[in-house]
Amino acid sequence: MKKRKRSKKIPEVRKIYRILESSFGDLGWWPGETAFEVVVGAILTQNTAWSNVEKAIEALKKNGLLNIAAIKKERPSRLARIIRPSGYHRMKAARLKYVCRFLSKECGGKLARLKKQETGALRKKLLEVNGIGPETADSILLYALEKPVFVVDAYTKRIFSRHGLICENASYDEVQSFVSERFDKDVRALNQFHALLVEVGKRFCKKKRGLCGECPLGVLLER
DNA sequence: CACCAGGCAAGTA
DNA sequence: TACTTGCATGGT
Repeated sequence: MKKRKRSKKIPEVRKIYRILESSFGDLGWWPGETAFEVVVGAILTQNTAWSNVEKAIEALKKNGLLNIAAIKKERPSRLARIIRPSGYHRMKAARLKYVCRFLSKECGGKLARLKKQETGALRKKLLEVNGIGPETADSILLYALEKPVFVVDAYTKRIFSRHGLICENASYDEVQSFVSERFDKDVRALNQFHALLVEVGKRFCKKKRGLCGECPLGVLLER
């Protein structure tokens, strides 16, 4: 009696990925011309629509502030005013400064050098920075530093719990482990997967009501 | 008008 | 450990 019981079965997680991939195709996620721009976006998009983040990043560019040295030097109130469209602007201005200080200290502002660090150790350091929580840390690791990490967000939790794969009050780390153990450690696929989950979540898995007949996953019931 | 967005930190019990 | 609250703008 071997314990091979479900060896042929495709794990639900991969199945979800395939369905989403075939419905939405390649989303080419996280627009950003440089790794640093991705880091900035990761901070600015906290609990904020990406369309608002774009305005803030454009404003930073226009003012020559999309680099570490300039952000460190800029007056907090002016930095906040420039990123205002992204919401929580006073807080995020401070967070940008914390991140820049960290980057200077950790790698002299050279993100290519940061990439060489071991993922687990780096994640721990990122989490020590005020303003960087688990999702922001993982977004930076995956999208800016190209580390094979699965990023969990509110949609991910909602989708997996409504499909009965995790319990709805699972912690960040629990959700991440669940998926990581059932999915490829591949940067491109992980990038796509998070993007796909957000995309399908935006369309069919809102907070209050979830139903939409057109959802490719088909199972996003009303609660 | 209500509700939401690619969260996090700090405070309280 | 497990809640609660403040942070803020722009879109539907």
